[in-house]
Amino acid sequence: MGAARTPRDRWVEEGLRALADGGPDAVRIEALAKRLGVTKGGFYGYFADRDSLLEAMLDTWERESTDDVIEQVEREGGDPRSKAQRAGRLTFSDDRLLPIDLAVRDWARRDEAVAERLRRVDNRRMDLLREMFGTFCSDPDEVEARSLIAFCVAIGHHSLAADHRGRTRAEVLARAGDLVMNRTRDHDG
Amino acid sequence: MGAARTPRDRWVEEGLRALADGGPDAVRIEALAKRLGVTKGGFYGYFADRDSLLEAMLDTWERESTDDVIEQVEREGGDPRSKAQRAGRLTFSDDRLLPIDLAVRDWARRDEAVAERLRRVDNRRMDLLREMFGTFCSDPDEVEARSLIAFCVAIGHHSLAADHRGRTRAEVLARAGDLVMNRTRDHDG
DNA sequence: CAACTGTTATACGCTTGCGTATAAGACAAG
DNA sequence: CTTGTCTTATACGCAAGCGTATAACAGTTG
Repeated sequence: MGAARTPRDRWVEEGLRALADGGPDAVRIEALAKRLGVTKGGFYGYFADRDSLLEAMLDTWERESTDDVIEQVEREGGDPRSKAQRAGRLTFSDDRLLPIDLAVRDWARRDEAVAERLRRVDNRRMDLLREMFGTFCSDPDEVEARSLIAFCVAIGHHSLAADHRGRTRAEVLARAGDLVMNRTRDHDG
Repeated sequence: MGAARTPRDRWVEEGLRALADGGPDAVRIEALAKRLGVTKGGFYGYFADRDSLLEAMLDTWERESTDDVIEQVEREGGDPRSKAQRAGRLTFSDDRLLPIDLAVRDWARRDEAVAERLRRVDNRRMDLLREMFGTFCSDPDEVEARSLIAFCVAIGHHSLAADHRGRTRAEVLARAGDLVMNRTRDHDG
């Protein structure tokens, strides 16, 4: 039995890198093979065709973005606030997962099956945010609104190109985080 | 002098539609020609090559997204709040401009020249938000944070796939708008 | 070492898309 | 109606990229 120099997982991994760098159109089999130092010869032993690789990539991304992150967060425990913050860091501050996430988000606008996967992932992430805001906010409508704001800032600031008049993005984000996290005395004071 | 059935602007317009639908990779000259009911024969009379069309598309988008919108907003006048809201509607509720905006935003992550254009556009939009929040918020750091939040929600909610437990997206957005617009008594009360 | 099995390289046909060259067509001017 | 000019159609060469077929290769097993 000949040993596989380039197992199935490496094609998926390199495919995800290409997706992050250039979107789904950049996932080209011959280009991946070149980066892996082989030809496309072995590819079709693992995958029926290019679409089959894209499916496998999405499977991997969905698992890493939900089960893997949530398992890690639950294992370390803590209050809802630190759990949500840790989950956010694991996905949106990760050099590997963040660019994939942004690419999938754009992809989902053009592919209904991808949109459905993203919906599952985002719903699980929103649950963490709802739990967190629920600890200090009694109005469920406001919990939902704050969760939406937090999520939109977390993903949206990466596609916002504006400057901040001498401030760094991190500084403005920190202040924005304070605003979203603090209870407003209008509703709960 | 033969009359042009397919003037330069129509190529740009159809290119922007393709960009909105499928990203920059979907802007294919022969595909545009097919949609315009001609062949690519006339294309190279207006543009040196494909990149030249992409440049022209970005020129048009940048002008329509800034000068055209701001001119229209200033012409109708009003207080900063209604001006910012009108500008937001003109760009982010426009069936034509919104998908182009989202596509350009993704494109900018991979092309530095596009990122530079987007930076110019976003800076002008942020100026409108700063002006608005400045009318009822004295702390410039907080003005910046609220402007960031408002912008991120405006663009980010389009790529958020989550549901809202019986609420519509519009309802949650309305409540989020209230939260961002209302002064917090912590700082100004 | 010999045979077997799974992996990879190479070569092929096919399609799509870019950019060019050239011919055909349309319209205005004279 | 003829000429000239601008626009469009058609045909070509070229390069990528997909999927297939076949041959070479490398371990494993006996």
